Amino acid sequence: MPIMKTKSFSDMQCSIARTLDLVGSWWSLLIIRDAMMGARRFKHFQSSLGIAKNTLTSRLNQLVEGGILERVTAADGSAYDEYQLTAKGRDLGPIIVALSQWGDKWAVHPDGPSFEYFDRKTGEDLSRIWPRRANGEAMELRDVGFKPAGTPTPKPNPPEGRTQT
Amino acid sequence: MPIMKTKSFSDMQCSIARTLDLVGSWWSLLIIRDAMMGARRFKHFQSSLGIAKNTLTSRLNQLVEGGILERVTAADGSAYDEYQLTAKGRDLGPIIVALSQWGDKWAVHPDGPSFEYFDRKTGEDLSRIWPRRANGEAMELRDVGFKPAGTPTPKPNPPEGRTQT
DNA sequence: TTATCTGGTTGCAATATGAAACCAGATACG
DNA sequence: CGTATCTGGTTTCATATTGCAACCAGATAA
Repeated sequence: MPIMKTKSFSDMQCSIARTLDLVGSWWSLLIIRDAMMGARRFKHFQSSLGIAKNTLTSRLNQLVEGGILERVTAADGSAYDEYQLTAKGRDLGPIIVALSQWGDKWAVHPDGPSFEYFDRKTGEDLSRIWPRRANGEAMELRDVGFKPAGTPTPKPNPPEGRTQT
Repeated sequence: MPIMKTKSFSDMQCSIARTLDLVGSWWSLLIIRDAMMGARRFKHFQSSLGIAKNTLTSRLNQLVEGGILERVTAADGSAYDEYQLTAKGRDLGPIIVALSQWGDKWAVHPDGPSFEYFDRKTGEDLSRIWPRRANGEAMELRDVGFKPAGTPTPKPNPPEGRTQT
């Protein structure tokens, strides 16, 4: 038994819970952040994060098992394997950026944010990650509705939402 | 000392770490999800999540301290307080939706997702939460660049990224 | 060939979590 | 009223997770 949490979210049907089951451990998303920023080897993660080595071993194995990372033989000929994001892992990019943007707004460090995002094509800033309609128009949060899967969508365009401002 | 984690992310400068310090505990984001779906009282959270009561007490207090939730006297005249999302908490909506969409794609339950999102104005589905340029155009993930804050933006439009597909 | 680095593993101590029992005030019921 | 139940906790105990430090084998470096 590689990793046995007290209580797992993996049997819940909710996609949020199932996602957190894969990446919701304390260090997981920071490991993924580092991987997105180019970290590939054990020592990179360890020195960047200051995480205990046994915990890092655990988290890396869990992420590999979860299909977020994969172990590959080093490209530079080293005998040590490297950890590489899979397509599944790379697809977490928007979540990483969204977490970062939220922190920039609501939990910023006295010295300001430590890094920024930009568009490699143009060098410009990104817009805020935000729910949008199919046509790309940004939505107001109060317009984002939730419903149990398979149920009919409630009548559109209610005169006024009861959501507080 | 209300809550004392073994190791806190709150002194890190990284906005992702600082965000996770507030909402990265095991149950926090599921509590926030429930709050977004209308849960307001202790018993709602507890029965919906199956979380131990002492842990729920801890998490709720932590979220209140973090400014994500606030305790308000019940609107319906009950003597029991209710927990309500603050503006800061509501602003996590895009992250919740992004986690859910990722799970829908990569970690879906055999019975399918448990709920769906829609636009209250039109009843239509949302598009995928995704990084976009200032003009609203969706980006490819490989075009999302990271750089240390304050440093100059690397030369735009590199002929070909080395990012693997 | 010896010293150091890398990627771990193995205790051990501290902390967090879950389950269940317990409790005081609020509410419901007759 | 007066009792029974509900709500929102707290306390206690057992277990699980995490960090720290020591240790270790194979790879690398000099």
